[in-house]
Amino acid sequence: MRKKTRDHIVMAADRLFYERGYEHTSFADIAAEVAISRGNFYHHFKTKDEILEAVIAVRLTDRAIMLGRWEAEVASPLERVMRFVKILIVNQSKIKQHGCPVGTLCTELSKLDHAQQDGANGIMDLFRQWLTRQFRNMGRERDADDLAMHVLMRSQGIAVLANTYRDDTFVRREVELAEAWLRSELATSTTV
Amino acid sequence: MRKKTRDHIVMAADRLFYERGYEHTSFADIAAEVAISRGNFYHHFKTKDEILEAVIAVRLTDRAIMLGRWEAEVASPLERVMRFVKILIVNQSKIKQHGCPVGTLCTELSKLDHAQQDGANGIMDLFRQWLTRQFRNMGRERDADDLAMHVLMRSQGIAVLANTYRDDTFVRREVELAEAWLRSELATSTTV
DNA sequence: ATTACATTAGGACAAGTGTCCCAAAAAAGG
DNA sequence: CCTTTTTTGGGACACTTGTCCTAATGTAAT
Repeated sequence: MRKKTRDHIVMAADRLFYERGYEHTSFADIAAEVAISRGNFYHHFKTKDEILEAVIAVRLTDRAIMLGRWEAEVASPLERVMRFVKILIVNQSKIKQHGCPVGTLCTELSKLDHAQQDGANGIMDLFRQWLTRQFRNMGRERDADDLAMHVLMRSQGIAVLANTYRDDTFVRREVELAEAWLRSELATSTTV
Repeated sequence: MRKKTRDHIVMAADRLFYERGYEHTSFADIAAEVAISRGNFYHHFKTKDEILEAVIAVRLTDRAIMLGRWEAEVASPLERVMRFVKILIVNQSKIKQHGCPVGTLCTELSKLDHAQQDGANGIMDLFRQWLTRQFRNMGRERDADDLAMHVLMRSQGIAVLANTYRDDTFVRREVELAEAWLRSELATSTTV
């Protein structure tokens, strides 16, 4: 049980921050979830900011691992970006309920003017840079970052409306539109 | 001063809910902003939910008036939708700081599982229905709602990333892309 | 076994929350 | 003018918040 309790806390906080939002989650909520006392809690994390910091670090690592795995498993950069867009389908039910874990956290911390804003934005940036790399591999050195931002923009927009309307058909349709856009973009790049 | 105090409260709450978020804004914050006592406050609004309800009502009315004005001022449905997309440019600095007033409220209330979720979603729906009407006027009866949702999705996605990265160039570029997409969509509809 | 350290429980703390009451002041109506 | 109603200020309320302390317990190493 060396570091297990700490990990349990971070895992529970990660889930609760996503489901209820950072501010709306209290020490007591997390402690109850892990079934430990507040004193024990304090031994691992002195402030709420520290927990958020740990949660952000875990999320960053998780996503980096996922993206690394995709890079290993999927050969074509185009297919990799497609895989990214398909998260919206794979995680559809969670996103319908609570939105995008990355986007909603960035939005919330922005309103709170929280010190960990840069940390949360860093997760978004991880995706941005990964996408940029994929587009560079497709020979779009010049506008790789613009294309990456466009893909991000679409996924964030879809996530917000998926959460608002909880409409499966909409999500599927927009994912197909995004894929169609991707293909047509790449078609012009190979002809030029 | 018959209803002036009440209006002041709603106006201040409207701004603070937008800038700091609903939950992160307290009775004291609003009261201090309007420079009244909490007792006076309570006379106008018994619960925090009631203020939110009033704020949502005001926002809904404001947006409805704005959309009505656009319908009166701008003849072409295409130009009207363009006008909608251009909000992102006109309100750019606010959106960079605090995101989309509609989208961020829907997102926050979803996390709080708040009773006024439907109210906030109703503002989004006002835009959706207005956009749908414009596309119908362009002769796209069949997929008018899909196109409306696509426009909404783009503006929400742009707003989230504008808030995250605070990048003017990105916003301008994506607005132009949205306008280009609109034109190309309508070109196919007139040829069919 | 004894020392040293890590972990835990339970509670105390001040500050802030939304809610509510009540009496004074102002306004309105006759 | 006097009465009635609306509006206001000031404070009390029960509760939750994040933070912090201390004492007890477990665990590991010498």
